[in-house]
Amino acid sequence: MPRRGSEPDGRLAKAGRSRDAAIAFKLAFSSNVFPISSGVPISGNELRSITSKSRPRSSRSSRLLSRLRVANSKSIFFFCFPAFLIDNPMSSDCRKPYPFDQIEPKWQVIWDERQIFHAPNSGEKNFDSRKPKFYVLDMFPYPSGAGLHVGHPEGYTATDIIARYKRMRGFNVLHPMGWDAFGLPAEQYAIKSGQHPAVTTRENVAKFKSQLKRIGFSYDWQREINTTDPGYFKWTQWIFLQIYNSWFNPKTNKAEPIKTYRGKNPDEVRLAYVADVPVNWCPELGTVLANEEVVDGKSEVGGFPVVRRPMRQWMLRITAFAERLINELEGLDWPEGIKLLQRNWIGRSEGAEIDFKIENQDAKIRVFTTRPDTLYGGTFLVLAPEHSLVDLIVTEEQWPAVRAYREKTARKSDLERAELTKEKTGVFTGAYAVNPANSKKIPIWIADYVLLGYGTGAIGGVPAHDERDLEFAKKFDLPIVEVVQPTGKEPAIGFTGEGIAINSPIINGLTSAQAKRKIAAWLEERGQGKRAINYKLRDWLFSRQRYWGEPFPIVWESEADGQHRKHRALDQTELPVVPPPLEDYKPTGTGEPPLAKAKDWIRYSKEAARETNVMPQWAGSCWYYLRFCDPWNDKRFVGEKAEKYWMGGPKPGGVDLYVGGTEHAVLHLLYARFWHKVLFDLGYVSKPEPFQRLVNQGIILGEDNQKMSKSRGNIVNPDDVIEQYGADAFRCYEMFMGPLEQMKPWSMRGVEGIARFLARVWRLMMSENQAGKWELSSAVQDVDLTKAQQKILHATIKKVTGDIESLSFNTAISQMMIFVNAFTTAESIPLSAMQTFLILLNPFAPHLSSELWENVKLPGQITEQPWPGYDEKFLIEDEVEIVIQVNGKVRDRMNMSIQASEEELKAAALANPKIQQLIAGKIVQKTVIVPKKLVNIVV
RNA sequence: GCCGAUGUGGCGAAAUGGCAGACGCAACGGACUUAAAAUCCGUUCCUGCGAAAAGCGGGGUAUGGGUUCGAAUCCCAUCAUCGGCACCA
Repeated sequence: MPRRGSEPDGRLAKAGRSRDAAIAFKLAFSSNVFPISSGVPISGNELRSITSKSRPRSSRSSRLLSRLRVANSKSIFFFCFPAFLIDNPMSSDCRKPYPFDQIEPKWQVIWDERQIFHAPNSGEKNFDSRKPKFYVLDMFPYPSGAGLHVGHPEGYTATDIIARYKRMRGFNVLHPMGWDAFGLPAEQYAIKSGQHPAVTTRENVAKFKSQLKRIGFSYDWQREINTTDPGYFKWTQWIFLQIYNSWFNPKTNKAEPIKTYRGKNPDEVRLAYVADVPVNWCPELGTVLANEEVVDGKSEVGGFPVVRRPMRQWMLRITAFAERLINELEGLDWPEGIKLLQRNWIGRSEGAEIDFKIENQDAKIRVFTTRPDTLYGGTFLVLAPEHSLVDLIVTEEQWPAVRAYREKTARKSDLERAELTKEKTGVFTGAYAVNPANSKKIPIWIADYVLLGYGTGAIGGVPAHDERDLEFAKKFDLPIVEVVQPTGKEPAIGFTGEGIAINSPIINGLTSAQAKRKIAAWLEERGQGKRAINYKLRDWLFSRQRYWGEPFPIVWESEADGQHRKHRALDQTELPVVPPPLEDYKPTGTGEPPLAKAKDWIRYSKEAARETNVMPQWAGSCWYYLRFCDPWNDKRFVGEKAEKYWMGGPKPGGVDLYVGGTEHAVLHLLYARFWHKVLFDLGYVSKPEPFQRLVNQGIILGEDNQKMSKSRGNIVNPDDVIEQYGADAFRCYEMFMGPLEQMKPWSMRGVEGIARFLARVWRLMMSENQAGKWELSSAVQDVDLTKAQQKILHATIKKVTGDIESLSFNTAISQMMIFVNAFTTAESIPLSAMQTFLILLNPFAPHLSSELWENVKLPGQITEQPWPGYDEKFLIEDEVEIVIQVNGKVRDRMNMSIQASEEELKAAALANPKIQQLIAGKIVQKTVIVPKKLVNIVV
């Protein structure tokens, strides 16, 4: 069945008449409750379930319902032919509020053919260097098989309004779209069907693209990119090489080429390195999962158990940039909440590292603490069970217990380990350490509440002033020593706040802050410790045992001993490294990536084999905003000039507005910032940050106020909405629902309301003649505006302009409704006012406003018009209504001249008979006068 | 447990120190129509006095306090919902 708009020709003519029949056909076939071939009559209930997306009483579906009944009773073969072949005799009553089904495809074709939203780069034809640039970007989607849902176009509509608005304001606007197309679903599908992921991806992209085009977005499609395109991932691999070939120089606080490193082994400091790290291994799926793919200790897909297991993995040294990633948030116009989320994720904490001597051993145990001032209260040490020193220090008699505990811990998942919040567990190692502050002998334990991955993997237990240590000490009967005196009345034991140091000879009487500084200096002098900063952020696990991702541009070469292999980067001329074709995408089950099955591909040379891991899905999205600046470049990941222009400007971030969901608040946005900083340090890009202004759109819930999901059956498909109400109504409704950043439920009735508004705009200028054809209304005339019309027009210009700037699209639409309501009753419709109004409406409803612009035979294209300005003088009235309050309560109002002085206002208010009645016999204590607004009389 | 956001009619919301509920939905009434749809007009927070209408009054923005001439808006506490983090030393 041909979808409307899917064929280049003839779609305008065909679309209208058979539409309802087509809907009926589609509904009937899409529903399993309707046995078409058998011709069994259907019940009203079944019909209602077919059409239950809109309530049965809504006009369109009830008409549909009656049509279905008629068809069903009269001739069952109505459903046996493709509906578009049937010339439905009843289609004459198929009245749309306005002919959006003809207007919208028409303008989409015009925009496409004339390429009017193409933004030329400097040096190209039509590039106007006098205009300022504006880069407005959406988070590009993963083109899933399910197609677009109504959540996607929410942010996309917002950015489209901004893009269209900014063009009219005289900016060169970069507004591109692309596909984040590497990823698990296409690969899973390949495993099931044997269909190559590239094929699935191509199909899904085509579907997404046609859906987006149908909404009328003004993307520059010439700049479309796809992360799975070799012409794109060649440069993803190239950037990886830059990272691999760099190190972080702590002296300059920058990434530098590895050749500037003076140490012996550069492999120790590269920003991309190989390490054995514990990963989320899912035996059932036969693959490693990213942290975000693990929910409550189980795989997000399938709910299979996930275990921690050490594996050899590629890592990126993002932790080197932790400090800058925190500090440089400052200059960005991001929601404070998102900045906070990133800061918390990075988790910087200041403190000290302290060395504890082990009794009868040479080794020392280094612990990290944020409270060095509590050192005197340290009555035991705890090591993470996996800590490497455990083997060394554990005593003979404690060995069996320690080994058993370690085994038990290893078997636990992270979830189980965290679950045991109530009962602390642990085992004494038999060894003792010496507290450097008071030289006391303290026992060394191991416990799973100490994590190997944070700090040094060891802590000094200060039970008096740390909840966890207190719990542990109570359970195992360890001594508790108070060393901080609270300033309030609370008991000292269990007090974790700042107070006054006690029982601590060196720092007694000092505040916690002073004590921290003094004890750190004291330790430093004696070589027993130093100030230190720690981060929760870990290095980025960058390899995946999957097929559908970017292969690493790395080979492993045999060493002289024939045993060990050493990684080496490929030369940039050898890019792209394209994944081999595979028959079988299935995971091997051993943790070896599927690429290992491509034996020929792996063999790079006699001595060297290719890396078989692939990059995670984040890789492609880490730099796509850069590629959009210059997507055709085959010499460089982005041309220098193009990058400078589109990513330039006075602020630290390049993209002027970036809109997307909060789900990427941490990972994508952090990873992209990290890559950008590396490229910046190496001199490849001109700004330290990728995204200047960030806005998160809120989630759209189903009509039942629940999250949209297949299982709940409350998913709204944009195609269905556009089919019924048109793309302009869809766009406007998405914006009218409420504030962009807020979570809000969908309502089909609401869409209807917006469709009515757009139809009123249409009928304001168009009327239907005898023959049922739309023609320009005779009411539209070249007449002067009344004073009231002048005022409302300028108020509308002001409000819509301001609201677009602040992304308050819902109230902008409200104001346009007020405008239309006011003009609906007018006898003649002033052309000049409508001309201005159409420009204001254009970013929201581009098809409708373009068509009306053309119908009124206004000069040029609406998209080329300059944005209107407003004149404050039309907004000011001679008289204003002044509210009179008595003790803050409104008692009356009066009209006063705009020029009335405070004294005049006061006198008029006091003279008001109603007010006089109310204040009779009372003494006026005070009057508050707000010019042009109110008078408040206090008695 | 910690951090953050939010809380206003039957519903989506507006107002960010000055007339609470703009605009839209829904409901009800009216006009047009043979009828329906569509369209247009009107009404709709709660409550007291009045037979009713007009009119006059009281209360109301999660709850309880506070600041202010004046609070949905600012401050404190509590509750609820949503999101993030979660033994991070």
